[in-house]
Amino acid sequence: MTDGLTINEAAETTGWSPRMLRYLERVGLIEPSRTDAGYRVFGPGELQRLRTLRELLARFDCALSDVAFAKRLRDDERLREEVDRWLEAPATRPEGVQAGDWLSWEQEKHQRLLALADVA
Amino acid sequence: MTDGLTINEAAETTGWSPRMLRYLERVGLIEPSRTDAGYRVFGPGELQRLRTLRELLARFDCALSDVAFAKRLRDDERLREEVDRWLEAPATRPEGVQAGDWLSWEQEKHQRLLALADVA
DNA sequence: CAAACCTTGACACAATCTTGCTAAGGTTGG
DNA sequence: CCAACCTTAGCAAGATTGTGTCAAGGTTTG
Repeated sequence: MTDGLTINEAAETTGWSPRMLRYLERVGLIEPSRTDAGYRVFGPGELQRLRTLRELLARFDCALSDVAFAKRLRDDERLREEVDRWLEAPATRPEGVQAGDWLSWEQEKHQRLLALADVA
Repeated sequence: MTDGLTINEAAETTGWSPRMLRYLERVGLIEPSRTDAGYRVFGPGELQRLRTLRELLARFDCALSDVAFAKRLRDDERLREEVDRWLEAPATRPEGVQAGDWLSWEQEKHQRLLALADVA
């Protein structure tokens, strides 16, 4: 065997079940290398990542899908921009706007969005 | 009535159901103001946000919980740091590490983590 | 070569997310 | 004052997540 651990050994030292290690790979959170025969090989890096991941999830009480989405955010710049734009929008009370300003307000917003989209 | 729309009117113009508007509030994605009697009031800002949200979810095929987590990431600096740190870790092949380096590598990493934890 | 691994795939199940609907009760406006 | 709203709370059900287990078949190794 090359250098790293097999899936069962990795499961042993990380606390994840073999099943979950395969699942984590499927959802894109890890990417263990393979032997020529297709056996997964877990190097020290992956092992550490796996332990850290457990702690991360526990400590902040978040889901795998959450971390997976964070990864998507990091990898897909377009997505990151759009989500950020949405989140930074005046989360509350644009209540200063009058009924008459309505249409213009919406249009202005539209303009701003287009401008931003243009830059990207 | 103040200025904005009631929940049913907002539902009408945004495409969300009233039920979902309440749900979106519950999961922290919107925060419509209230009348003295407790009725939700949706201003033009919220309405626009709501339309944008539909498009965002559809376009990138992501879930409400995903956007909710993005918000968490934005609001909780600690969480953002930790997730970022995890994601930027050598996602693959630390296969350059020799068997002999193993223990020291792990220990070193451990040291680094402890140091970081200390700072916080 | 046979035991002990590994692979993928499938079925299964609890927990959660998303969504609708209904009930019991306050608010508002004609 | 009554019809038409709004509120919260709850049950319900389909979809997704997280997890186990089992089957059929390749690989490694004593």
